[in-house]
Amino acid sequence: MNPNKKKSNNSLEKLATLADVAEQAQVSTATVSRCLNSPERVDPNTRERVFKAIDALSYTPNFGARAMAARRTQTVGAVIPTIENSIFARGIQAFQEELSNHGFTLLVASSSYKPAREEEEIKNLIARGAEGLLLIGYDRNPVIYEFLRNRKIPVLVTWAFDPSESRPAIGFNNVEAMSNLTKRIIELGHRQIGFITASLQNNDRARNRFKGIQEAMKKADLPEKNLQLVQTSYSIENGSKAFEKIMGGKQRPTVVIGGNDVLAVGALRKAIEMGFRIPDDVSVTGFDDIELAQVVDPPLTTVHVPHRRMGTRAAQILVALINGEKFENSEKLQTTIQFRGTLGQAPQ
Amino acid sequence: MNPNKKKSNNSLEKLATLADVAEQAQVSTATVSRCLNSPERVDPNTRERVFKAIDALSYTPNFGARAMAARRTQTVGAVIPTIENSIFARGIQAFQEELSNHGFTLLVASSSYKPAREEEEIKNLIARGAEGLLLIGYDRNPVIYEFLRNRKIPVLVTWAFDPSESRPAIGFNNVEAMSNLTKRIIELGHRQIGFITASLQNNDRARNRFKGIQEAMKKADLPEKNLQLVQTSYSIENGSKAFEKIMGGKQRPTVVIGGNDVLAVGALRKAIEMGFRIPDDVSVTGFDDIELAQVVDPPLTTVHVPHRRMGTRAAQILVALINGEKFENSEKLQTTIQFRGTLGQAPQ
DNA sequence: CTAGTCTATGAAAGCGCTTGCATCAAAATT
DNA sequence: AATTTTGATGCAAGCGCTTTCATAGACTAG
Repeated sequence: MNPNKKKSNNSLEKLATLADVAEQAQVSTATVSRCLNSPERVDPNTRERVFKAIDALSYTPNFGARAMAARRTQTVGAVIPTIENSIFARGIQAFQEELSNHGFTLLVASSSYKPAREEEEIKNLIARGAEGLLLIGYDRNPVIYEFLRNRKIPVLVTWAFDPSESRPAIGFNNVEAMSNLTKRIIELGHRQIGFITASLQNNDRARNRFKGIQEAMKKADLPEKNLQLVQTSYSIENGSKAFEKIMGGKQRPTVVIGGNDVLAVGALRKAIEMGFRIPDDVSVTGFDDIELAQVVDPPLTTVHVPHRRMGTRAAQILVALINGEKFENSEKLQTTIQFRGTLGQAPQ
Repeated sequence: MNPNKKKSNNSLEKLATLADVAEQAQVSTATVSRCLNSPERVDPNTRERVFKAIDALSYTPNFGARAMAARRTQTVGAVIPTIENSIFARGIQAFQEELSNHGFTLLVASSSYKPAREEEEIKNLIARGAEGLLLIGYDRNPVIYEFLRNRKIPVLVTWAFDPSESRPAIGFNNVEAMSNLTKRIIELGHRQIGFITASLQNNDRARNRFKGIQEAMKKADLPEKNLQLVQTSYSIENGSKAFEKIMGGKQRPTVVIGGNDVLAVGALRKAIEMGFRIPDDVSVTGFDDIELAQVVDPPLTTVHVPHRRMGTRAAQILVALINGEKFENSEKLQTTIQFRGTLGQAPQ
């Protein structure tokens, strides 16, 4: 009567399930399941029949059902601040490769540097069965850590290593890295320093880099007022604006330190645009050593971070954590200064 | 007797479930479920009690169980060729934002430009409940398309638009885009052209860009032998090597076209390193117009692709497809040539 | 030849949720 | 006051899988 009622009668209504495969292959669902999960435990002939049926039906196991029944997902999650620029890309890529070596799948989400988004994404990953989490930096609402602890989800902090924090982490010491760089900068005669950074709030990495600069300046007896700070969000464009702002002030710095390469490259572009000779008139440095740094002209002097090693080790540690192994200590990686063309003697 | 047998007695053994919440709040699981999915259908007092319990227990719904019971996941998947360089980042970001406006979550995977990996990731995404898929380019094993069709998963192709293909797509016409660029190049007097591209195999976008060059050359009566081709994989480094190789030949081109910005930037760097003046001695062009293009010196002339618009529309179309709306036609976006500093008159 | 081992398989319970249907009390309608 | 409607809730059946336990047949050993 009502032809609208029957929907898409043109073909099979539902997706193939384990049971369908079982029926087609004339075995029980248990056997099909075994074929998929421990093939060696089933007779070769049966096995072949089953796989034929699987093919014939375009069957794919339903992850949710499997996770529920097996109480294992072999999945880990990572939430990174941004996907748009490639700060985290290399590290995450390595992380994922190593994870895959251990039979784990990676789910990655991004927070756009917003704590609330991060919290949401963390919950989402957990809901999706992540058995462990990789998070960038230490800073976040203690409630989340508590939540994760309650749910017994191992968490590994990365991209930072802070000796004063106790939770598992693999990364580098941001204070130290930046302090080292600043020390070299000061040795080159610079006395007025500009620092362009992401917002210091909710971002221990940015804060610690700032602290590194301060410490080095203090050690060299430079007064705090010689350091000018501009906070902005990560983008080349913003780096440029920040540079303009800093150079517009009365106390022009002779070196501008970028909180990361993206900001630094923005600053560098603007500097050139404004007619500064680099590094003769003004020096610029970055942090991270992403591909971008090598491609600008002059190439950017920056703090090199061992992205891939960090990602790989992170995967190993997280897998160990998931398998119940203890790992109370953190692991510190060394950064180095990558001297290229943008850092020079302070103009005089 | 055997203290090893009891495992981690230090705390609650299992994660909180809906049932635990129900018990704690003195209601049925049905009510808790309603609180989560249609709060307006439950009494405010009850609701409050339930949410209190949820908090107290650090409860998060189990995605798998929910998906299974509700037969809906509100998830779509995308598999992109690479995450390491940011070719796809902006588009995917926009895709994800728009998806989120429609209440969908995005799962992204990467294939490293390997067909087998892509197939794997597609199945993985399906297993995880993706209700629709965004794929880059048309080229893939027909078996996969068939598989997807059997499972009734809507697929949207993007980053390409080919009038001769019938499946839903949103993108730009790679042949046309590259042909337009080449036409301009030829108008500038160039007669010897080099083309650095990703492998043409399994990559319709690369192939079509190649075709675009060929067509434009034909139209201008340039013989095929005036076009030199180097295939390599995407990286700045490889772009540099390819440039060196091309310039090492006897028939030096006066312009080198990069199949994308990454390759082009590599070529550009090497060109400068080899002492060529750009664009006086040799011109270089890219494709995609990613951030990188603006940052090199001289800034790269490239084909601008409307990444964000493409991502946003892709999300809208895919959601429509999932909701059963018909969308047989593809949607073509316009590319433009972004003239910057690396394309000039052919040297004479 | 019988008891004991294996090996391959099946039956069925249960994983954590949603939802149709039933229930019941309170509000609205007559 | 009797009846109907409405709103809030509970019951219980699955959703698609894995896994324990049981079973039956085929071998091995004594």
